[in-house]
Amino acid sequence: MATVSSLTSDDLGSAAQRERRRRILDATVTLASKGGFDAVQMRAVAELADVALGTLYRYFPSKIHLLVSALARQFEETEAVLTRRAIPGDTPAERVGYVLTRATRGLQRDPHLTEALTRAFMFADSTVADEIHVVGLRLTSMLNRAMQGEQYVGGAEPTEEEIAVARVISDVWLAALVSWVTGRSTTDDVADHLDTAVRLLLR
Amino acid sequence: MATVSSLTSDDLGSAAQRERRRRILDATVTLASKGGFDAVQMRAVAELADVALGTLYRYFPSKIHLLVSALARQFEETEAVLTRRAIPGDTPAERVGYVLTRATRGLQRDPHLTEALTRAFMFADSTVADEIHVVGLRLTSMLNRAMQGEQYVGGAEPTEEEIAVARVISDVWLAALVSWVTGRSTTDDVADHLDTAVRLLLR
DNA sequence: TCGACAACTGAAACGTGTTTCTATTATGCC
DNA sequence: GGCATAATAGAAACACGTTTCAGTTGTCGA
Repeated sequence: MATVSSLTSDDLGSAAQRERRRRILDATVTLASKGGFDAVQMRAVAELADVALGTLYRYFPSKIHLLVSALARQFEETEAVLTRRAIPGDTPAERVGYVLTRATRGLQRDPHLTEALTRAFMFADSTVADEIHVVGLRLTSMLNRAMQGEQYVGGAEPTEEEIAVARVISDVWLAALVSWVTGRSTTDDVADHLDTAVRLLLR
Repeated sequence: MATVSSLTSDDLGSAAQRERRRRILDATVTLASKGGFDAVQMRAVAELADVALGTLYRYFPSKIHLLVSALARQFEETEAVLTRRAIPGDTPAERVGYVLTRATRGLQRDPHLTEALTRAFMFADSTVADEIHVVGLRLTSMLNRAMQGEQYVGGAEPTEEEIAVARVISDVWLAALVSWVTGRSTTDDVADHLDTAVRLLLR
C-alpha cells in the first residue's frame, strides 16, 4: 500500500529514526522562525537537520506535509501547557476568549513561524488530510475544554450547540490568522474581531 | 513608482488590451475548471490566451494575482445576477442563508475551479492586498444586502452589529470552503455548518 | 507620414520543490 | 559473525513559477 502520509513518531521503529524526525522538525521550525514560509527550503531543511534530501522526502512527502506536521507538534506543546492548569474565567465566553487571546499572542510573538505554518495549513490539499485532522482535533479539544471549564474535569460531553459554537469560533480564528499573516489586518484587529465573534456567539 | 498590482480593466487604455486581459482570465478559468490549481500553469495560460509569457506577467505579476483576479471577476458576475432581483426570505437569517446556499452551490458545481480560486485566495500574501480587497468588498456587500433585505434599496447603512455579523459569516464561509476543497468535509457538511452558523448569529 | 516610445513576442535561463537512481550504511535474523 | 533487506547519502535531473533580454510590432504626437 502506497502511503502519502508523513511518518509519525509512532511509525518509526528505532530511536535513531525518531531522533531524525525530531531534527527535521526542529530545523523546519528554526528556518520558518527566521524567514517564514519561503525560508523553509527543502535543501536547507535537509542540510540543517543533517539528513539527505531523499531522506527528508521519505519522512515528509512534501513541504506542506512537513510544515503541517510541525504545526501539529506546536499544537501539542500548547495543549500540554494549557492542560496543566484550569482555564480562568467564569463564563464559557471568558474562558474561550482567554484561550484564544493566549494562543494568538503566542503566535504573534513569532510572526515568521506563524506565517509559515498558517500558509501551509491553508494551502494543504486532500493529500494532507491526516496531518490536518490531527491539528483540527487539538484545536477543537482545546476550545471545548475552555467552554466547559471545571466541568470538563468531570468528563461531561459537550452539547451539540457547544460543538457548533466552537467550530464557528475556530473558523473565525483561522480567518483572522490568515488576514493577519497576509498583512491585511493588525494584531489589534485580530484581537478585536475575535472578541466580537465570541460576544456574538456566546451571549 | 513600481506597481505590484494586476492591471484592471480601467488601467488598460486600448480595446485590444482589455481584450487581451479578458482572454487571459478566460484561459485561466478554463484551465482551472478542467484541472484545478495545478492545471493553471503560466505557460499554458499564455498559450491558450495567445499571448507571450512575458505579457502575461505584465498583466498579472504572479499566478496568485492571476487567480485572485479571476475570482474577483467571478464574484462580479455573481453579484450582478444577485442584484437583479430581490433576495427571497422574510428574515435576515433566511435571506443570508439563501445567498450562501446559492453561492455555495454555484461553487460546488465546478469543484476544480473552486479549488483553484480558493487555494489562491488562501495563499495570497500582502502583495495581493488590492485584489483581495476587491473580493472582500463584494462579499460583504452581498451579505449586507441580504441581511437588510428590502430596506437595502432605501440605502440604509448597515449597523456596526450587522457588519460584524457579516464578517463572521464570511469567515465561516471561507473556512467551510477550505475544508471542502481539501476534502475534509462534504457538500452537505458545508451546507449544514453554514446553516448552523447563520442560526447562531442571526437569532 | 515619420519618429519615439511603449507593448509585445519568443526564447533562454534561474530558483526551488520534487523525483530518481546508484552506492553505501545500518538493522534484524540465522 | 555473516547475510538479506531496508534505510540513507549524494548527486543529478525534471517541472513549473519567475525573470531577463534582444528583436519586433503597435501607437501616438508632431
